[in-house]
Amino acid sequence: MKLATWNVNSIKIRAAAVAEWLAEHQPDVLALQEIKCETAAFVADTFHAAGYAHVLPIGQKSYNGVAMISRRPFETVLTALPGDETDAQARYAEIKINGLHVINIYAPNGNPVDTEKFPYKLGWLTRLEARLRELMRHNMPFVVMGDYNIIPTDIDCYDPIAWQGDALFQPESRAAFRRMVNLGLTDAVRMFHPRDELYTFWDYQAGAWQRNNGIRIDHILMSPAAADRCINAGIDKSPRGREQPSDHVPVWVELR
DNA sequence: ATGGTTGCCTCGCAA
Repeated sequence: MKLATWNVNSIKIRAAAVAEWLAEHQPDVLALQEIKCETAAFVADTFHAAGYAHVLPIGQKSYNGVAMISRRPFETVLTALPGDETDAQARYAEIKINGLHVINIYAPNGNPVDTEKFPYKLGWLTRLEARLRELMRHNMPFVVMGDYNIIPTDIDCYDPIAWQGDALFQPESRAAFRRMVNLGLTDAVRMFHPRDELYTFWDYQAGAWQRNNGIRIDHILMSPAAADRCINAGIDKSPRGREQPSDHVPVWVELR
């Protein structure tokens, strides 16, 4: 079973690129972030044609938005992150397929750190941790994949000094990531590439891609039972070099 | 280098 995640930065602009990637890599489930459209505006036809009959878009106007694309049917478990009924931002989807909970997240960016955006980010991550705790407590196997907007360690960015002061690099953000890992979760990519210089995002500005000035902020965390089934994981950086790319690239994991 | 680029569909915001 192959699972993948990709922040596409607008599905309207990137639908053809996503369909192309699906045809090349044939994941069972693809989790998208930043679809940047309302739920009803999500055009599923392109994915149906590519062999993905089952989609779950969770959108809002202009910003954010996540979607699940699957070859096979799934059960929808949650369409919002629990813990705050007033939070209307489309950042969370949880489905169940073959007994496995597959969670799609678009964590808040949190910049600038001296605004209300940063505490919103930290609060959102605390709510995510609570949900994962709940799944652990019930011994439910799960995978959490998406844009965490967190650079977990110094080796996950090209230039740590340049990221000082950024919400993605703050000690509180990293601590939130560590708390989730410390529940007993495994970082799928680091399982197979423990010290490699690997990135999932390169800014559109200042020739970041050409200079490989990237950061690793898209992650796949696995519960113990899911990690036991994990046979490979990686990052496909090739889409970043194509025409009109997203600033993020796909991350994938294979479970037996 | 307080710059630079992309996508939203605004007369800037978010990333």
